[in-house]
Amino acid sequence: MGRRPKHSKAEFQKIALAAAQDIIAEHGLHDLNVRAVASRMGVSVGTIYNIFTGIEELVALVNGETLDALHAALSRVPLTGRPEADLHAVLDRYLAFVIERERSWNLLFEERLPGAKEPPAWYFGKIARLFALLERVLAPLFGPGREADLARAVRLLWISMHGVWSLNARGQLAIVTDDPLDAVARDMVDTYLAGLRGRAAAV
Amino acid sequence: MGRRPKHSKAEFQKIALAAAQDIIAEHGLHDLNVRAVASRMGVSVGTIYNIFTGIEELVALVNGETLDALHAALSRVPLTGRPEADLHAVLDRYLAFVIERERSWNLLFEERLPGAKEPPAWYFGKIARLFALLERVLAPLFGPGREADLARAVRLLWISMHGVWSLNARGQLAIVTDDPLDAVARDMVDTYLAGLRGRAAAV
DNA sequence: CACTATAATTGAACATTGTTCATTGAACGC
DNA sequence: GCGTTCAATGAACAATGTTCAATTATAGTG
Repeated sequence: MGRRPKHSKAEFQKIALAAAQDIIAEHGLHDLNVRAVASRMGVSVGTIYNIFTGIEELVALVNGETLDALHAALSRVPLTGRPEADLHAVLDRYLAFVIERERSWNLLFEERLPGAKEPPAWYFGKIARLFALLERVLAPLFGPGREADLARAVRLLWISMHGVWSLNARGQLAIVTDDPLDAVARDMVDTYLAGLRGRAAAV
Repeated sequence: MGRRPKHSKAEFQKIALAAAQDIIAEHGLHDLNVRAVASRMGVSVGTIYNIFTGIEELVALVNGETLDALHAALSRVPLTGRPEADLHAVLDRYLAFVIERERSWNLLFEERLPGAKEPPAWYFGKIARLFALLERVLAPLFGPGREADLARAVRLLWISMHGVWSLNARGQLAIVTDDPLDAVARDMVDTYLAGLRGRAAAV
């Protein structure tokens, strides 16, 4: 047989992931690129392409960790069963997370390459887990047999918040409003909750 | 004195703008770059930098035209004074616009360069004009003396819709929901309207 | 131990962007 | 004509992602 790899592919990916996180923490998203990661790992650029199909895959892994960390943070929020209170509590934790890990959070909203490929399947799973968490919070607003409405409502909320995050990530939130990030987010959640109540009552 | 320019700067910018629009229409956003624009104009890349400070400025001009066209389209919607009906009518026109001019519309949500500079002042003006239009639609929901609430409500709506557009622009809307663009947009507007009614009633 | 086959690793090179700037040459005043 | 000026040029640079022939370290073999 041939030359043995120093590390398995999975080990190497972990090392690369750590290197990427370090770069983001120390220098920001701007300096996250193939050469920087390779150099910090002490390997050549070619090795990165031995481990990953391309930079997108590494970015996806970093984003995966971010989604995991978010899910973990939100999971720790104690729920009372009252949707309004719970959603506000979750939002507060959410906001703290976004502010605390601003850089890696914003990586979620960066498009690194023009040829946008679909993220890997496990990526959807992590997002689905966040949806599930929100569904648990909002479930009391929806009676049994209305799971489809619940699912749609959660996704609407997610999309709205995506608007907030993505504008904020590009520093464009200030173009639209003078309110700070947290005020906008809270306002949005409040309007949204009022809307759910209203539409639920109407149905 | 010295050599006379063939076209004034403003004329040149118009020509460049037309070239950019042609490229977008024929080949898509992906192929919009300095060399393509220069080549289509029959000038060298250097000339582009004589006219613009960089590609961002040209992109901003294209986006300016898009915002103008959107405003013109929405202005043509006849208003009845009933916020729900009017907002739905505006949304329909909005959706038609987004679908019809998909490519240039999506340029609004592309970040071309890492060093994100603030857009020029006139850009804000065009967005403000759209806000004003929406404020006119929603004004009846807010009594006099509640202009601040009205302004904030319009901006919330805008940010929510931004979430829809920006996910859609990156082909990521399907990751979040199975519903098509127009269904999501309509659903969002409905929830939002219900929320406004609810919060207005509460205040 | 020497040798070879094998496969991981390398890094120079390519492609594609945006951007700069010394050079060129056309048009104007004299 | 002629020199001056300055728009126009395009080669060159920088920074990315990506490829792949060459290298090299290791495992197996005699």
